[in-house]
Amino acid sequence: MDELMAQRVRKLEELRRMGMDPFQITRFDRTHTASEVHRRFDELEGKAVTLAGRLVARRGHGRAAFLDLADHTGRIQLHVTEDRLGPEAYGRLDLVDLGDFIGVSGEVFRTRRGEVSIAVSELRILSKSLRPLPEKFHGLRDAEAKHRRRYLHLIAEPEVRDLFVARSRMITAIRHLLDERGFVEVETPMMQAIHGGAAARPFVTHHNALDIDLYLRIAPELYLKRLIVGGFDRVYEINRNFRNEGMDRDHSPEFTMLELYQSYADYHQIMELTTEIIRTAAVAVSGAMKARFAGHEIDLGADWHVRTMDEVLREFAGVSLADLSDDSAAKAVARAKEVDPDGPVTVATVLNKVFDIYVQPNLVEPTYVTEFPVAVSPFAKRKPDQPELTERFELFIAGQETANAFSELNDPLDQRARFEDQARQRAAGDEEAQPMDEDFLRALEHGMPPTGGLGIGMDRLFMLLTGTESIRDVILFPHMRPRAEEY
RNA sequence: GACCCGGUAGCUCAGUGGUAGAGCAGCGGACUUUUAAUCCGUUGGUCGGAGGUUCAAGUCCUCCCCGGGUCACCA
Repeated sequence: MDELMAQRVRKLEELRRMGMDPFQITRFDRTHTASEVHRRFDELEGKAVTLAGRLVARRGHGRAAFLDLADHTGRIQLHVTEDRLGPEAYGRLDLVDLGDFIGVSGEVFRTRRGEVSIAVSELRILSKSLRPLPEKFHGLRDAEAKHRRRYLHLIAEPEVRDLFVARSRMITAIRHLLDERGFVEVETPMMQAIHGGAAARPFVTHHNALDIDLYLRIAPELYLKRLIVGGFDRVYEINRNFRNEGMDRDHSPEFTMLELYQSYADYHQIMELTTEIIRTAAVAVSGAMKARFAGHEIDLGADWHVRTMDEVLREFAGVSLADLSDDSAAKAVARAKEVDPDGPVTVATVLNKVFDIYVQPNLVEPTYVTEFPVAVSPFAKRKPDQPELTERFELFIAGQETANAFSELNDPLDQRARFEDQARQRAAGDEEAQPMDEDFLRALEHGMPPTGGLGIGMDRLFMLLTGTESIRDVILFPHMRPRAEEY
């Protein structure tokens, strides 16, 4: 390693001696990109173009050579000859290494073998690469290296960059859709004194000036609803949530969430909006209303199913909500279905477990599951005719939970009772039960209009739309345990 | 957290107890239409770390570190 770097440093020093220090260059004006030259060859043939990029391959032939230049759009072949550059400039190519950034000017032509190329008349080294790049043919195979050194992964596999561009396009398309619908994008606290809005353990940090502990948010929900109280009609936020849980193929400690709240809308209207958001996202990603995941190909253009929690429980688990009337009934169900919730055995934990194991994997075509019990829905409004159930849905596609929404509970007295119930579950050992939030209750006490709310995990949605099996592959810099050599 | 698999040259990988290897990259040389260019020569290694067994350890044993997978936990 030291030797390979030392060789390159020597070449850099040689360039500096000749007054051609590549690191002094601040600007280089390009006329075209690599893909433009390919696409518009017919009109560019014989014309002069100027491009810049990274040198990624070299095939020498004595007094001539072929170089491959890669920019953000693709690759283009360069043809350099001693005749055209002159012996001095041609000799200087010895100081250029694979990985260096170069700028070239020359005429567009096509080689005998049909390769669109540039006959280089001028070449400048724009920046030097002091470390060797991964091998050209096999690229970077080591999954650890791909995630730890994403810059190398991106160099070795340009398709990876395309994937992240698609992710960006997806989120932009969702923003446009929501902006068109009168939603206002807002930013609410990432650091919160009380963490609420979801069931998860938080990260804790410390504010020195205030000398208080703060939690990284597990959800923005309770702040976004305060904005509805304050008079915003429709708000959304697309940003990071943090959850201090295990990491695996579909859990990252920080992940990107869309949450939106729409005044005077119920969960049926939110359902329609959800379908629209996901179809819009799909088109932005692939140009088609398609999702693929875990071997499933899903047509998002077909009708989506709507089924109640009770229906799907009966069909796939042979259990009805009536069988889960209280905690002792839940214990019996847990025994009968051989599920073993970690921690306390309650209606909430048994229902979650039975659903996860027996029901969820069967929900392959887009399916809205509605009417969740109050016990698992601390912020959802009750159904007027069945007060033990809520106006809530979750959307499942390819067995993956894709969205969660409800008519928001705006009755402050009921909300206080739900918090108190959560406090009891917390006391019973459920670390993820909601902590009481007096200020949020106070906001509701001032009055919140009827409101529909929605959450969609952006990472998982993107995985679903692209068939990506690991969340680490849709996050540019996934968290990893630091290695000593990185300090 | 448990179990399984992996960690050898810059990169991709061989090497199951007896002198650490190959391809690519690099370096030197030949070559003015190649594209995984070709041909000749050649440099490069704390074999993830620490102990142990053995005359001898990349290889066997123990512990540890890092990653991947499965399960558990979790939206």
